[in-house]
Amino acid sequence: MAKQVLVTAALPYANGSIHLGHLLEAIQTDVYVRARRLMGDDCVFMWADDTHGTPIELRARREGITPEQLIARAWDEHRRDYGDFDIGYDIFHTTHSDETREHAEAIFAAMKAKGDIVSRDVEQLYCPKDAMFLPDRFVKGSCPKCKSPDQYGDSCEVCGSTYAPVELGNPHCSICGTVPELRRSEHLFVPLSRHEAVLRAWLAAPEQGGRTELQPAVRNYVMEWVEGGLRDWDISRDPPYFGFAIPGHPGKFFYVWFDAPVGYIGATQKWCRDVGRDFASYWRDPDRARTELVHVIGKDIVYFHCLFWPAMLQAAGYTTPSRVHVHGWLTVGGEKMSKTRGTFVLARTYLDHLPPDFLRYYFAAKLGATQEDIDLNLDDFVLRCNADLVKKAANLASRCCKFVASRLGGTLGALPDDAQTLVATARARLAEVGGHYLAFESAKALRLAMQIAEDANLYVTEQAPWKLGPDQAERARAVCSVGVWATAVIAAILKPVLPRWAAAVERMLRLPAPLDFANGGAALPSGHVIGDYETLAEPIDPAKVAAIVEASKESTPVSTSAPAPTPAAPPEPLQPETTIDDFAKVDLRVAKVLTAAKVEGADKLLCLQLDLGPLGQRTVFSGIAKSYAPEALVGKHVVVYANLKPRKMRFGTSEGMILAAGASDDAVTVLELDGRSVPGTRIS
RNA sequence: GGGCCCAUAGCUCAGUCGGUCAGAGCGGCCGGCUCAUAACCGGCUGGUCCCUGGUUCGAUCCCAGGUGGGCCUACCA
Repeated sequence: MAKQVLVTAALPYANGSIHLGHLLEAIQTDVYVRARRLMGDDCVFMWADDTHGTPIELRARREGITPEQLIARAWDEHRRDYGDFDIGYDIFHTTHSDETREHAEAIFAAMKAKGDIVSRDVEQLYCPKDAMFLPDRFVKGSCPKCKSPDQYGDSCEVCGSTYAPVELGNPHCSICGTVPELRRSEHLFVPLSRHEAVLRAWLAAPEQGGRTELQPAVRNYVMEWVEGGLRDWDISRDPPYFGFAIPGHPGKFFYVWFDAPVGYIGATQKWCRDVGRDFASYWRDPDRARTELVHVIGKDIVYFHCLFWPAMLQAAGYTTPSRVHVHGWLTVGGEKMSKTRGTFVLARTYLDHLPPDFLRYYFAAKLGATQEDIDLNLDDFVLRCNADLVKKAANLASRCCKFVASRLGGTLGALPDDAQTLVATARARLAEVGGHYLAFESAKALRLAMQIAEDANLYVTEQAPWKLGPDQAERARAVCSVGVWATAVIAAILKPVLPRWAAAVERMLRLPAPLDFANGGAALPSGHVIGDYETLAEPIDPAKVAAIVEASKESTPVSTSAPAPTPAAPPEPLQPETTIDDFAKVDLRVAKVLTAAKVEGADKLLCLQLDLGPLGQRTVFSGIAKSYAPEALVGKHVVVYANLKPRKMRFGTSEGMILAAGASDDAVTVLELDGRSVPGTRIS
């Protein structure tokens, strides 16, 4: 009896584009869902955009469009990006929908009826100019502890301390700069402590009778909060706020985190209506008699999914999650994704250069069940994909299928006796993969596939069918049939990760039925005729990866990826001490880059036309061509040494010098001022 | 400030309830082969298992402290 399984991935926020970090989760979830389907489970993937909240409101305002227009644009883009990565969701809905509203209101009403909603006044910073209460992130000021200026309202990025926005020194609205005032407002709260018993039961470890699958680290983490005492959760916001109005509370809106997870429910509701499935059996099954509910999330939102969410669902009589699977973050080159380094790669940018399969494989080959961060090492990415997929697996298929086609009439034979060990081992491995996928251990599953490829390649090489004479054609046929058979087994294992690959193998081997884990190990009948070889994967050209990085750079240092940290060059000794008078001789000015162009015949030089405001324009040559594309400099406000004696160069006269820092020619950073600076202004 | 997680060969990772546990794949080097997508096969190379103490007959694995990285710290999404 197939289980009814509902899987979700976190809802991407409609405020931005899909990037590689989103894809890590999407791919992990998709692989899980596809694997469960291959195991015969009735598994659906319910998904949506998360659309509400202050950032959406403000972004739309800034762009001069309505929030609805903004989220519609994101919705199209998100679905296209995920679709092109072969993410096989059943529905990609939106939290800004009647279905989500319906259930958010239902949950709220149920909680209110049980006394789970209370109200009280809150004092918050309010910007009179923008006419809105300011979320923590929208207030800036100096840190109350270390006095660092320009810190957000919740925590200091310099000293790490946390505090309330009202504690900030010299606070100002980060949108318009106005000094905010303190205002009172009524807010609605969920007293979470009322749900402590329910949460403890939901969080209980299996050995204590718990029935929620959580990674031990996650369980412990959440339990800390429970032990520390559950506080009330503020679920209302004041306008202007893009979201759902709270029924019975005029002028109040649901906090985005109240309705965001309800988007899982809304999506299911919509899908059930569209395809005629029974909604209640999914979400109105508090005992989970019929449904398994699995959420895949990043480690940043554990709090919402393992505390508020089960409490809400339980209180309102909905199905509670049977499993919350938490993954780590994606890093690129061992560091957080960075726009300047070009490692903040959008899904679309990747797709412009490479097929989705490689990224799907690489992520799946590194993902296990822990919350460790996953690193996308670009060199390793190329090496790993090429070695595993191309050299090992695709080549096995290629050499065997082509041999059978070109010399043996395309007809397979029976698997020979001397391959029985190999066959038995491969079947045992295939029998393991379902369990690995079910445990989110795709790395282990894929390793098994590669081991089969290694064994099969070795077997074929040792038996060397190409050395056999015409009288031994049947032996050659038998040997190659092992390779062809292994190709099918491998494709079955790869199928959740590389559906295109599996489909190609099914076609070219003319398999009688789509591959799955149960039938993948079956031998093809002797006499079975296979089709023409289809190319399963082409090697990645490292230049493509470099192009992705290049295209992802916002302010374009041209240098290659991770700018090889030059092994500790000896520090440059300080110059002799000077007085401020010496400094005064150096006249530094703000300059705006009007044009920039490579200099013909020079490797390192760019010719810049600078605007010094009232001081007119200057032509300056700068040796930064290896670090900056010319077009990346245009419009920037830079620092120019303006009273430097003009210098005749082979390519023209340079009337000044741009200030920049860098250990080598290809790792230069130009000093840059932000747009508020005025060209021509003296820098002191 | 508090808490949690991680740290093993050049790279990506396994592993040890403490006792041949120092491993795999990739890379590199050497050799073989030629059916195959310069692919495939073999051999070799390669690590103070982050550091310092402690417990123990014995620690990479347990404990304490430290260093480095990641995350959380509840009205940020």
